[in-house]
Amino acid sequence: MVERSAKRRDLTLDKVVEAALAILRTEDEAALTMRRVARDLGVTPMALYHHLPDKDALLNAAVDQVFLDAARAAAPQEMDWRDELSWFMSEVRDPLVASPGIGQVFVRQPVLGPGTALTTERMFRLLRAGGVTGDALAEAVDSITLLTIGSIANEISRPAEVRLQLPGFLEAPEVLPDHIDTYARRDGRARYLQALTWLMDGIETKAGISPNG
Amino acid sequence: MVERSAKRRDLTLDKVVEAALAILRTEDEAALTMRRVARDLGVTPMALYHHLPDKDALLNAAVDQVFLDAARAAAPQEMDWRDELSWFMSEVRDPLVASPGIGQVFVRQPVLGPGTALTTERMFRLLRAGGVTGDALAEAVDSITLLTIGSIANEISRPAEVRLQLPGFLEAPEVLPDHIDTYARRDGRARYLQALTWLMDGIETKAGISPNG
DNA sequence: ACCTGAACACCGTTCAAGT
DNA sequence: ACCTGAACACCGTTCAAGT
Repeated sequence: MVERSAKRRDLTLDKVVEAALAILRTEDEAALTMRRVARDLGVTPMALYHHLPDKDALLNAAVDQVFLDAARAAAPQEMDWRDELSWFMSEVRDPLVASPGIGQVFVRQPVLGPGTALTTERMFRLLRAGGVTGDALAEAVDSITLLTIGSIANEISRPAEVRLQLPGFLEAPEVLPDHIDTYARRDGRARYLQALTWLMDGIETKAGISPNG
Repeated sequence: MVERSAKRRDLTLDKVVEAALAILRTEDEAALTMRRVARDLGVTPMALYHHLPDKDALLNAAVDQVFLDAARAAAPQEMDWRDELSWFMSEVRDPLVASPGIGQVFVRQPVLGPGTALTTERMFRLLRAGGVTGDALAEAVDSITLLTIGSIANEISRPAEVRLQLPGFLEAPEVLPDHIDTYARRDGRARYLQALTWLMDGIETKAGISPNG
């Protein structure tokens, strides 16, 4: 990570973004400071500002890159559109959960660029291929987006121990204690895919489209 | 807000939490600093640490209070369980969206206390009353929780202008441009309730419970 | 026990200066 | 044009001291 470049004209936007990603992939968002990125690149903090307007722009560029990689992934085989949607959404969600720093940024601030644009376009294409049309198409993509953001936020910030403590705060618990183990069990990816399945079942039923579009 | 208390033994945990909430209700999360809370209370920053271990604890207490208010709200009239669930989840979601500072904290860090515990318990009771049983009960509550977190995160951090810019990043857009107006339209609450309806439709269908359980 | 004051180890970013 | 160095206006929190 620590490259002693330091010569003039050696620094590029790509290098700065890569250095930021390297930090976010292994450490907390708090570890990503402009001073730290500069140090890893062997440069003064202010050198970064010649390639980027501010820290937000750096975070945006780094996280969008992760979306671009996911959005370009090719499906491993021929699939039913519902299966392909589940596969694709995992492809998007997994890297954000695997690198907490990246997920933290995504949850906190808007990410706008080729990566998020292509990801959105691909979600639209998959659902349209499934027979979702009209306003329901944009609304379905919106629903899936909300669920995905929530799943990432929840998995990153809420370890199982948090939920396990919930019953202790209740004066007259009735239902929670019996179900807290199931509720707190950490299985974020499976839970997300199940919720996605339920959501798609609801969309198919009410939008009046035939299963297997 | 600026009360010149400053006398000894005047400061209490409740006052500190109230001062924090007052800031979060009208300003960004960034506005909530320990120094600012202390200033609003007419006290030294270090005085706060005699009532709280650290800033996270203060944020947790403040946001949990918002959940407690929502969890204690009484339904305005007799309702179908599905309608009551929609009403209750709005009761939870709306204050977090209306006060960006509060929503920002909730999305970023776990909130644990009487408020979140009672909110969760009440979600369990409503779904059980609807006939959802076994593991599906905890899984359904989990799904709704994810959707709710995502809806709050999305509404707080992503204004409509962000989505409207997406097509501009595509080299060969096919579907997005035709649907971007619908996709970007700001109608967060209705979108959330629709996604919740779709989710519940899917849960009812696949969990094999009768409508109006 | 409760609060103050000074200090530590940080931040992002502006500004003026170097080459 | 590209980078450095010093400085500004902040942070959360520790530590020692007052009453």
